[in-house]
Amino acid sequence: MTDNTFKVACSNCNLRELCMPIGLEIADMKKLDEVVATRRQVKQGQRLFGNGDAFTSLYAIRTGFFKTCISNEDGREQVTGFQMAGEIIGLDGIVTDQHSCNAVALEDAEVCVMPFSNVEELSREFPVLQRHVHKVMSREIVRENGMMMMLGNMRAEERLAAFLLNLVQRLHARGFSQSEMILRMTREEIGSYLGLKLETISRTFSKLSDDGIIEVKQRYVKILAPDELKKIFNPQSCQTCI
Amino acid sequence: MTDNTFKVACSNCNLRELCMPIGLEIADMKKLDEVVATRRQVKQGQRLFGNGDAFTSLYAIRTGFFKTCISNEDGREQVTGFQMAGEIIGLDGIVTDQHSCNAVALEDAEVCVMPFSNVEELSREFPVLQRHVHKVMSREIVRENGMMMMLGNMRAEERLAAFLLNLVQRLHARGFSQSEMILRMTREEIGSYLGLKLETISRTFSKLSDDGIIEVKQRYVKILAPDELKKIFNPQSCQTCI
DNA sequence: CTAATCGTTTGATTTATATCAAGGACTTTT
DNA sequence: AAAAGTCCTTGATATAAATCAAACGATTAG
Repeated sequence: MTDNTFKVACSNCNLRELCMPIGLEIADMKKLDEVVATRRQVKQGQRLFGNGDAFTSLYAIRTGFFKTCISNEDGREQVTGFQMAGEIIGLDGIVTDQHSCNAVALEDAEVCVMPFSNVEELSREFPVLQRHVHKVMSREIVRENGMMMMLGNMRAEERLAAFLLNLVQRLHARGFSQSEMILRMTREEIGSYLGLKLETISRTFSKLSDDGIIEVKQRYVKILAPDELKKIFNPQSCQTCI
Repeated sequence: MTDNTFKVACSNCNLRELCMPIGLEIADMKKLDEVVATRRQVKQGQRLFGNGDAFTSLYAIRTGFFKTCISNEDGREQVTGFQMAGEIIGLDGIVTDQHSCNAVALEDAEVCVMPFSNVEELSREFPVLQRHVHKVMSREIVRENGMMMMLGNMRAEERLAAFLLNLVQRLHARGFSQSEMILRMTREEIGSYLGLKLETISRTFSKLSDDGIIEVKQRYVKILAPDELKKIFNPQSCQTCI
């Protein structure tokens, strides 16, 4: 623990704008450092937690990239999300005190372990943290509402367009390019997330590439015509089109 | 307000086991009555709240039946849930202080209005309420994870079987039959929720009926062979099958 | 350096569900 | 009681995506 004392401090973490409430006083920030107990490394392919595991903590991703997925009794798997630095995972465990999904690192990762008892205790003391926790959970609910719209109503091309736009936007918010990215997941994982088969993902990538909208080379994707992509996702909302 | 004072009290509401934390002291229960400000009637077809409305309150359903839905810019609608007595709606509004979905009464309804500031204030005072709020939100996240599995991986018959089993189970928990029910929603609304067209819902009802698994007469549905229905939803988990 | 493995692409074919269309059943209005 | 409207059912056909199959490319192991 001693050698972690310096490292495990939200107050001097460069991701605090993503994980933590904004506009905190320095003094309050120092007190909120207590929310994080330790850090934990997760190697690529390893689970941070799995279905059935006792729920004790939420996790804030410091580095790396995760997928969360659930699997049926008959083996079918559904990826329910992809998470990157600054995002919180583990919320599924609160309701039953057991996790109901698996969180798997898609690249070597480090997370801040936030024992949920700490979160709740500090939330009672700091209304701004309380509100923040509520917003994080509400955001996840709204995201999943949007996924239901995707899965229930959209065609393959629309789903993939939405997926790429969302991913690049989140990466851009973290200081990366707004047009280029390296995918951390396989075609099969994208397909699972979008309710499609890997062949359909591959074909749809090829189609978007043939249309000159994106450039794809394996895991590398460059968005050449962002407005075209937005038009596919949502014909109405594109400003640059007639 | 005066004539509401008696009525608006969780401590003598017969739904409190559904809405409220369990195992409360009488004294605490009385204090938690403050979470509900007023009640509100919603006529069939009316909105309790809509996309873009300012978020102020959560709502606990006292009587009646709701759907929540989101709609695309290009008019496509996705039903994101059906809610009945004792369930909480409005959580989508927390993250942006605006609602992102519409909540529509499918039959005349009454809700308890819980200003979110009251919820947060009392949550800081009563850890048991705080935990309860967290569980309600987590439950919604887990439910939507399950919906993603349905929409991404399951066939029409499996989706409808899961839908019927879920509905009858929730009704049974409220003291209704565990085999019969009157649907409050149209085929089109079921279809929207399950990512299918109304004709497919109708055909699948007919198929299940022909197979002797359910009896359907318009909105009336009786489950004749619950184990068969479970087997369709999930072949592995059915205990009574080989 | 070669073999093996894993992930990806592409083609041919199948299939589940959507779409189009018509009629039927129940409910509400006149 | 007739008319109109809504919701539901069923049939015929179309279609998007799944499935089956093969080959290719990139990475890892021997």
